[in-house]
Amino acid sequence: MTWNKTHKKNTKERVLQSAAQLFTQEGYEKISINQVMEHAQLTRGAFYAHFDSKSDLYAQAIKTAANNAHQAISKTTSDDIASLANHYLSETHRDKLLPQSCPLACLITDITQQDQKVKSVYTDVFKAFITNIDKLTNDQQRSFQIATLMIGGIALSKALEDQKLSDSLLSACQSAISTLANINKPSTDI
Amino acid sequence: MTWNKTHKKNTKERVLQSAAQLFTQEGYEKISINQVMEHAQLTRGAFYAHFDSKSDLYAQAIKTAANNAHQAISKTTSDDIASLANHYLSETHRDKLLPQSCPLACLITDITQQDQKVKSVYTDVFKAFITNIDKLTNDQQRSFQIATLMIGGIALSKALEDQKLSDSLLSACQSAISTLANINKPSTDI
DNA sequence: GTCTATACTAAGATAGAC
DNA sequence: GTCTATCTTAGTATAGAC
Repeated sequence: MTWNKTHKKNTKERVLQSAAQLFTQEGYEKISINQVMEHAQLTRGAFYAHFDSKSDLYAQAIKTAANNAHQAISKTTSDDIASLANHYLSETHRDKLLPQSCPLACLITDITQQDQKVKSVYTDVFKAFITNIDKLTNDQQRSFQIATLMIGGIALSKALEDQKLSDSLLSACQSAISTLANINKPSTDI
Repeated sequence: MTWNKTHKKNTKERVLQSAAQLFTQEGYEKISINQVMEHAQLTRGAFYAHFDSKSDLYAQAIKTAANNAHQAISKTTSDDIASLANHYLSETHRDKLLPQSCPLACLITDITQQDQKVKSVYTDVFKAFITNIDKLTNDQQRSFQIATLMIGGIALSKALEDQKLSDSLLSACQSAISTLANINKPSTDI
């Protein structure tokens, strides 16, 4: 790859990292192209050399954010479902202190209002999320249930103002996941 | 009450109903004051006779939307938790076909980005939601778990583009709620 | 590829007539 | 209390220099 191409790719990656972080924290509408570019230490005008539109950036940024979140949680957790859920449903994750929060949780509602392309990326990210849980449960229905408790639990806990309430919710979700994971599957074995 | 006061109250109520519906369907940023007023068959200028700001309207509209949703589901469901969950986690609710969708689900992410007052209303609505479930479960932790599966389930199912996937998710959540509701509580009885 | 400058649009909020 | 008209801000997107 020529120097120019490498340079362009690096710049684009920097913009994507900025966008991933800002969008997951603040949502699509609250963040302007200007903010993203400034965060990446560029000016507004340079934006359209890399992306077609704000929406285009959003779609790509969601993928980036998902990769970041996946890598972050992969490092800390072992290979059982309870441990995964406990790390995901943590107060740190709720309080935005993690540099890389999960876009599935932070952007649930946002997505409903976006165009097809964005929805499609979100759906793909969710499928990948389910696939990972499936490896631990070997039961797709359980995986859906656990995923909903994880994603919904963090999303709700972020929205609630009452911290005690929010804490109780997080721990209730952790407990539900343990419970569900330990129930024997209905006799689908052959 | 004088005619003027009654008239004003009616007008405000009409605006609130419009706002409740539009905001729950499209979110805070996607809906302008203009759209709300036009939907209520008024003009923009009349807005500030009733509300301090768009954010003020939003806070009050969430309460209105919650009342509507509560009344709607109260009519259709009986007094057991599985029936409630099945009505809530329905394809109709997901597909926006209900005139009155649940703001807790439709606006989860939206809320995180709003001011204190809005968050506070959302938290109150959530508490009322939990209280209602509590009447059926008599177990607060179970209620949190079930609420998360309901709210998170609808929110996720709305965001997913793949209908088959979304259908499976809804039914998985219904099933999880039945399972959790039927497990004997840990020995907290005296 | 990145910059500065600018066109264009939308929306929140206010003023003043009726 | 509701209207029309207007102010102001902010943000997407484009044009053109380097």
